[in-house]
Amino acid sequence: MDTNRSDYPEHVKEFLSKDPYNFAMKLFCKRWKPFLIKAISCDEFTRFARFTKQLPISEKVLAQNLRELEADGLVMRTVYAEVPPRVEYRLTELGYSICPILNALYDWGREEMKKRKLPIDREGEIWHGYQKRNETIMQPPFSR
Amino acid sequence: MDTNRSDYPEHVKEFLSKDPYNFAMKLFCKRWKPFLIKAISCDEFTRFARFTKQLPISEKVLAQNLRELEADGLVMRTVYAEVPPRVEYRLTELGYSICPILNALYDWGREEMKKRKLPIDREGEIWHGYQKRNETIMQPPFSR
DNA sequence: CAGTATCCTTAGGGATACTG
DNA sequence: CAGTATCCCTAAGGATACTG
Repeated sequence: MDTNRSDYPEHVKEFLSKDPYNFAMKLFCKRWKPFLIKAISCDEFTRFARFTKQLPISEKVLAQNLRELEADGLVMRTVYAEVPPRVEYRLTELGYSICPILNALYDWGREEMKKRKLPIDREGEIWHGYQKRNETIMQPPFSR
Repeated sequence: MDTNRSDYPEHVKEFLSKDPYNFAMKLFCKRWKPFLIKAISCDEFTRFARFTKQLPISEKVLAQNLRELEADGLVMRTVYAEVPPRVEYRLTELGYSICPILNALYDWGREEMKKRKLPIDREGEIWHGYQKRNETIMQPPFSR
């Protein structure tokens, strides 16, 4: 979602800044964020490289999104002083609090896609409990 | 939300096209769409000019958003052959079906904004039943 | 492994003027 | 009233290369 623009006139900025819809959408209604949050919640914690194997996301955009989620208080980042480096991402309490909304979003979207006979990603259905999870990492791995 | 890009590589397009999150977000997680949907649901039906008095939105962007909502099956447009022209916008059944999600989004955002002591728009609170509604059109009118 | 740094493209959206 | 038609600008995000 297009959540931030600086080229609005003042009264629009003020209006939007006081609006809970845009506050909420800014925090988690963005292309990859539902995936990132869901991925963490499914595994309890996860690591940078693991995201890139689960999603066709570039490292730059992944890093950006994780920074934003962290700055907004949805995600915690734990750095271990090891070589090679290890960083774990977990959800905060606030992060967990949006999972019900994300699930509602997913369920609504899935229902409507089924009515329209659109193809639905099977891996996503596994994450959301509509299909049984197997033991491998979610396929397909988007290695590059 | 940034919902549509054509410059993705094929495998990303395919991935996103099968995803219920992005399907749902594309339909209603965009800057003004929650307002538009909520505004219609509060008044049962509404008209073009009324939106522009309730929101600081330009006519071009309003028209665009209404066309999208219509094309996506959330909004119905009824044209009366009168002079001056009269057009009424109503929610479809599908449009009404997302109101609970929008309300959850609003409530979550409002709660978190209150925790962070951020100012919250009073008119929005009226629309959402957190404040009593008065008889005038929602203030302030963003006349231009 | 877990990221930056650079360069580049494009679509969203603002402002304004005009019309049936 | 209910919209188009233009013009313009900016920030999100892709691709690629590089680093502690």
